[in-house]
Amino acid sequence: MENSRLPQTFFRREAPELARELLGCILVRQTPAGITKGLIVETEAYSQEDAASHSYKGETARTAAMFGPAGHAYIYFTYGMHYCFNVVSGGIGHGQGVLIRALEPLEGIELMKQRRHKHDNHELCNGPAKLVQAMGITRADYGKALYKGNLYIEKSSGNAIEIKSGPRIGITKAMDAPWRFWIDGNQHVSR
DNA sequence: CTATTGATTGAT
DNA sequence: TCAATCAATAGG
Repeated sequence: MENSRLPQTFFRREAPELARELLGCILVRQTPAGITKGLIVETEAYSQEDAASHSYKGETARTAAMFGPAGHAYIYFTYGMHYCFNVVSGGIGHGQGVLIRALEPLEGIELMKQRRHKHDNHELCNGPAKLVQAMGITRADYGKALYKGNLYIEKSSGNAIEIKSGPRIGITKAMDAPWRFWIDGNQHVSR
């Protein structure tokens, strides 16, 4: 039985706000091999006016999903070996999204360990390309809607969390923008 | 700290 | 066609 899946309307807001709202929500992946769930503990916002964003120079074949409707998946391949997962935010044509940087594993942990070839819980989802691997997300999920289908997000449990923010990681431009958000004190944040 | 690895992009 | 860049990770 499925808990409350977030509807498309939830994602229709500006990236920094959505990045905050997604903290404490649960990313869910259903596959024939089993279900995996993780609490979202770290995010980063990217917008079109932002020099560090893939959408900064306008829409390209690679970034098309960022300019599409909110609540869909933008997945990019980088460094010749890693995929990362974003949730598209804002309106159609806006070119923005929220990078999911880290999860706290909740369910399907054995499956995550198999996919990651790791046995330490803290090494399963504490980085953007790591959680993609642990959740079994692939290029085939590019552009897919998260408000339907087998990859989706459940609403926050409502537990009180303290949110911190700071500069984003791994970028070489707009390093002053404090658009990385994380749950204070959570042990699964990437660093 | 370094090596890895190849798609994407914009300039020749 | 070519070269630079890259929202990262694993292993010393």
